Amino acid sequence: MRNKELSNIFERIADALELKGENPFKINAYKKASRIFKELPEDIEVYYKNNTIQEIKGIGEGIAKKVKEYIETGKMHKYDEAMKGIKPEVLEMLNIPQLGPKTLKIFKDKFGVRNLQDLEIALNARELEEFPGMGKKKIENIRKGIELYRQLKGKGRRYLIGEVYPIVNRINSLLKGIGAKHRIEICGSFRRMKETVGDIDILVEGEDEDIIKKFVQFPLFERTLAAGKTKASVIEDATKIQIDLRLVPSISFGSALQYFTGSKPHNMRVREIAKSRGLKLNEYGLFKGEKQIAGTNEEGVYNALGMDWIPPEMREDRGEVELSLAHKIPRLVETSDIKGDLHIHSTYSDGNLTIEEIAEIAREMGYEYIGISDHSISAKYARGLNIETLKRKNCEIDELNKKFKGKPYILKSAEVDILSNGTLDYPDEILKSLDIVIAAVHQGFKKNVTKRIMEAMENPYVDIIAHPTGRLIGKREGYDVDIEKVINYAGETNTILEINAYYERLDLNDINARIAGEKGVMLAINTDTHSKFMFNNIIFGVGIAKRAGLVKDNILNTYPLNKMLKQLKRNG
DNA sequence: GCCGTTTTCGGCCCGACTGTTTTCAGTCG
Repeated sequence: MRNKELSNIFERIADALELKGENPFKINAYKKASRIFKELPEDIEVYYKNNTIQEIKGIGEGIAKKVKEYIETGKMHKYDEAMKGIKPEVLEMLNIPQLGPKTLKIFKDKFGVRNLQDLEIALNARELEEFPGMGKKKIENIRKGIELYRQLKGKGRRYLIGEVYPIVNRINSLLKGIGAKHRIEICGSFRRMKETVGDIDILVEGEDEDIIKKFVQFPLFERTLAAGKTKASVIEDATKIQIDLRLVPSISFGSALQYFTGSKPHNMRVREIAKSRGLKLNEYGLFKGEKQIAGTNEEGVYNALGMDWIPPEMREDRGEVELSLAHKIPRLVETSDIKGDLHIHSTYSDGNLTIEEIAEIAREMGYEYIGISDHSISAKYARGLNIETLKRKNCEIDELNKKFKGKPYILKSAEVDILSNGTLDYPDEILKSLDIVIAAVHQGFKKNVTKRIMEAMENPYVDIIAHPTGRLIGKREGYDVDIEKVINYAGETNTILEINAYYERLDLNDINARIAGEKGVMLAINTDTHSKFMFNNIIFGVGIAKRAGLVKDNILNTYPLNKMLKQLKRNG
């Protein structure tokens, strides 16, 4: 799979050309190519073999040729040419906030800056201020940018959506406290439920500039980057995440929401459509000449373009624009469709809630059923259950089921390890005695993982594979696993794959979940809960499912209890 | 470099904020 390599190469070409002051549209074409290869679900070599590289939208003759060259020779002439005279350290400096390609070029060409140390020296040079366009404040802003860059490892730093969630809640209530009475919406990648978020974009309906003034005074901010009449940018103290707030009049709120939700590629497509119909779309509305024809709400904007409203999670230019034009946007799965959580740990292993406490929380949440899936023998680090303890636990579940009278119904389950040697951590007769079994890799991440998972799927009592790739976002790459093979084999063996909703996992991710859905593989959205507050992580898993374009029927735990159990291969 | 129900050439999304300007360039999203 060389998709990622190609994505990186084209990104660096784009950066290098930017520094050289090339035609911005050409640069954009390379950036677009970089994104396309990053998100392409299929291996580029398949396109190469079928001679269909150029059929990918956004890839034309020029880039197709370069891709071919790279696949055949392992080199790309254009890349070498673009990088000529540019050190990687210089490209890296493009990640410094307030320092764009134009300014960096000046430092590079006029001051011989080749790395961050050089840059800091140059910033102190007396003759700098005499340069046209270089003033005291600009220099100071670049200094601040460097400071921020050091703290954040560059503006490319992204935050887990689950980390950002509490900050967003806090700001939301603070805004209500200062009299933001009308619509308040968080847009951007947060609204699209991306697994990571680069910054927080907030829209507030209204025209009272006092809101901006009060907003920048919130105690949780470290500094204000900008504050004008309609827009403010601040840095949050604890995380250093940037938060942008925009004040938008009612008449434009829908178009602003559409605009600031993105994604950028999605918006560009929608604007193209507007333009092709002789209309103009911006954050203030949809216009025919001078006349505004939509903008107070999002639906109105899409409808006026002959499109159906598109759920934010789908807005990545991955085919949703076409679906919308054809009025074929599906009704995606919602958190309210979830009837139970099938991956929960109790105090029997490494959870910190008793089964009874779990059942009470589940009842409050309105769940119909829960699966208590504690770890198996070999998971020593997580106090995995031996067979005797597992039996005792099952007796307790029987008792509690009498007590709770099926509200919720408690399922006997286990998260059973797929051992390094490929066998399962409990014998078949134990697996058979449970209601539902989840199998997972927790050891031997590089040892025949694909084969081991496939063997586990052959077991008639393995119903679900938990976190199938094992990645931890920003922390761990994941198993050495051929996930496409696993997805295909799940289809053949009628095994369910998990979308693990814990925000550090989100595994399967959106792209793999989409592939699974397209192949008719059933998925289960589970939280892997270990403590009370983790139940709420279900929203992140549902977000991934929506990003994958999945509907209720794709998701095992949207079915009522009996129908859900019938989906399991042990019962089919 | 990509792309085409106005085009195979001439467009390419569009605006806010800042700073250094006196009409605009750079950066950002």
